[in-house]
Amino acid sequence: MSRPTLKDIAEATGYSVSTVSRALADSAQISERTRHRIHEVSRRLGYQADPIGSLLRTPRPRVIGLLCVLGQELHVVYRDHLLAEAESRNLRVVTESIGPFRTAVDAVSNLRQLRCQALVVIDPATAAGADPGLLDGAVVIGQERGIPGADLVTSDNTRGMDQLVAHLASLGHRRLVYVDSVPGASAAARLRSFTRAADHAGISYRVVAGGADIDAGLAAVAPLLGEGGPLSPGAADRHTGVVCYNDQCAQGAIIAILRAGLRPGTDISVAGVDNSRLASSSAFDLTSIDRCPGQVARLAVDLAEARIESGTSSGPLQTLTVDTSLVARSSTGPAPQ
Amino acid sequence: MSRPTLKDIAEATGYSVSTVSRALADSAQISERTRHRIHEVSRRLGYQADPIGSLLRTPRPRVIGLLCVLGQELHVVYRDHLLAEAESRNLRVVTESIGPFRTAVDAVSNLRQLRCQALVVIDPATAAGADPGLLDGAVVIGQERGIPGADLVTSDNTRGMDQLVAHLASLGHRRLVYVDSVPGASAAARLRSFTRAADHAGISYRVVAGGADIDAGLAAVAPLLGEGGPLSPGAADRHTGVVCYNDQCAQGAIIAILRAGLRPGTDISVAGVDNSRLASSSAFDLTSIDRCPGQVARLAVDLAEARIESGTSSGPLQTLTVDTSLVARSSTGPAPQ
DNA sequence: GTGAAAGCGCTAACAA
DNA sequence: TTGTTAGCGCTTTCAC
Repeated sequence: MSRPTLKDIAEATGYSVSTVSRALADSAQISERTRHRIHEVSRRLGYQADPIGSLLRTPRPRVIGLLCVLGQELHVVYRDHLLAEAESRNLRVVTESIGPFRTAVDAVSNLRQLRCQALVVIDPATAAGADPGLLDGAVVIGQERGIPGADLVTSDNTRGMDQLVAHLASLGHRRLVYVDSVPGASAAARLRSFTRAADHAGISYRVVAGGADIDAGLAAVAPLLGEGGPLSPGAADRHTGVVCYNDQCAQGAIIAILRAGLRPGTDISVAGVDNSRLASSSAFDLTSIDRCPGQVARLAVDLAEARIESGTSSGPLQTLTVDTSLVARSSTGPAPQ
Repeated sequence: MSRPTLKDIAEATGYSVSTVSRALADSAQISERTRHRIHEVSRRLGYQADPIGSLLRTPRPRVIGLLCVLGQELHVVYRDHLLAEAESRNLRVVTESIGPFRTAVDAVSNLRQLRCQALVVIDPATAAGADPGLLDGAVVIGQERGIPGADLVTSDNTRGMDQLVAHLASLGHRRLVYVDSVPGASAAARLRSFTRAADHAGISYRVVAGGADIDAGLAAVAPLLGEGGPLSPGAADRHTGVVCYNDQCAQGAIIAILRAGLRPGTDISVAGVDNSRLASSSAFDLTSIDRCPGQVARLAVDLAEARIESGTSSGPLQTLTVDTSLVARSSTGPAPQ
């Protein structure tokens, strides 16, 4: 036989289909005995509810749509956590990824079609250009409020940056370079946290334009390493550390430093943000700021669930904040004399 | 109003629901006029078939399940292509990703639950340990036949490796190091292609144990760079190039070379396999072998579609092969004297 | 060519 | 506490 249905269980137990349905949903109005018996038979037959059937019937099914960019490692990490968290609360997640063959508009329309009652969007910069209103009522992860009509779960860089700057200061660094990203809410927020922390710690710094990928980091740092550049060992105002917008940018910085014949962590310290997989590789062993994706995911599911239960569009917009924290590795070390 | 249904179109046109359904499915038994009229109204109302409804009713819905590891960049690339290809043939794809919170068994059971009529598995090494028989009747991408009961779409490394070795030979390289991966079908196949090509070109080589990630590449190559090592410039039997199992491994090799104070592409040439995103970054600019994921995806969808149409389990197992090809970049250059 | 009706697997309003 | 009935949106007989 193919997969057993409610009907099969009903026949096996002698109860009606609806009773079986209620029993398996742990409805309060079913007697303990029946409930037990039905559960048992269901287990014995290997019953698994067919989501298609219930989706079709349920007015507000517990389905969260996730819009992300699977090409970005951090998004995949968030997704893993989101799925685990959602599953533990009996919520489904359906994922759409923006990519070379999929626009944000297509993705969202697909999600709506699949009856998603709430929408979680990771880092909507990619999607923002599209339709204003496209992401209304969504739960946004990862930025300052870029989407006016959406809830927000954001990382507060303050704590992580404070820890990072304190860490560098305690290692004797007095002058740092900050590699910024392209203009945007996210870049502005991180830069602000950095300058605040540096000012506070009495560290002087220099901000240079960079970007969010490895090439940008390379291009930003390479010129600073040349004769007389602020990162060159012989410079009068020698800067001994580089803090980057994110890990990928920091990887570019490390490559630049290596190419210049210098040693990251010894001649120049480098740090990033995101605590990505490559950061923990021994090849880079990059000091980074962790954004606690597990916690972020949990809060995002909280908000999404609330929206599902309250009928998606109502209620005042919320902003939840998750603290970041430093993960120190060997890419940062004592400042050279 | 919420999304229009067949019923809405039926009422708007005066036809019955069944006629509308048939017309939109371009059934032959509907008159040209009606068909046109119904299509037009449907467009005007912005009708989109609800997949849940049709899924529920259709005995063998055109749904492909995809099992992959979204944490791996190449898998995401394959997935993008698979989705595009499937969509163009009116096939749905539902993705499950093996990850920290999801085992292969769970993933497959989820896919079956969603009525997938065919299963595409990318690089099943991760899933293989599970159940023998779990992946019976699947279409496997990317290895030698690891799964006995499955169709296979594989990359033939021959052409790419031949091109790579010829490329290196023409640059004057006579002795190469090959960094192998952990034992397995995939590693064996690539090594074989390499040795064949090298033997053929009269290139001598040395094989060292490595792995599939950046740390493995670093760990494998670093020791060879020391005083008297085969990659050190002063060695009597100096090896001037490194061919790696994949791009990530090659990145580790490049880091090792940079750390040793040497220049990739000048002092030592490095090449990888996969033509990943990082390979094309200016930071690595890595010569690599492209596996034509678009073409692989197309063939995989071909096989999956055939399985759907023929009732999933019948027919002899097929193996389709896609040629690889060289992408030369600056990580390979003339052999030093 | 078209319509009426049944039913995919499930849930929920209403009865009992 | 349980059963009956209706119906989610769709496809597919079976009639006409």
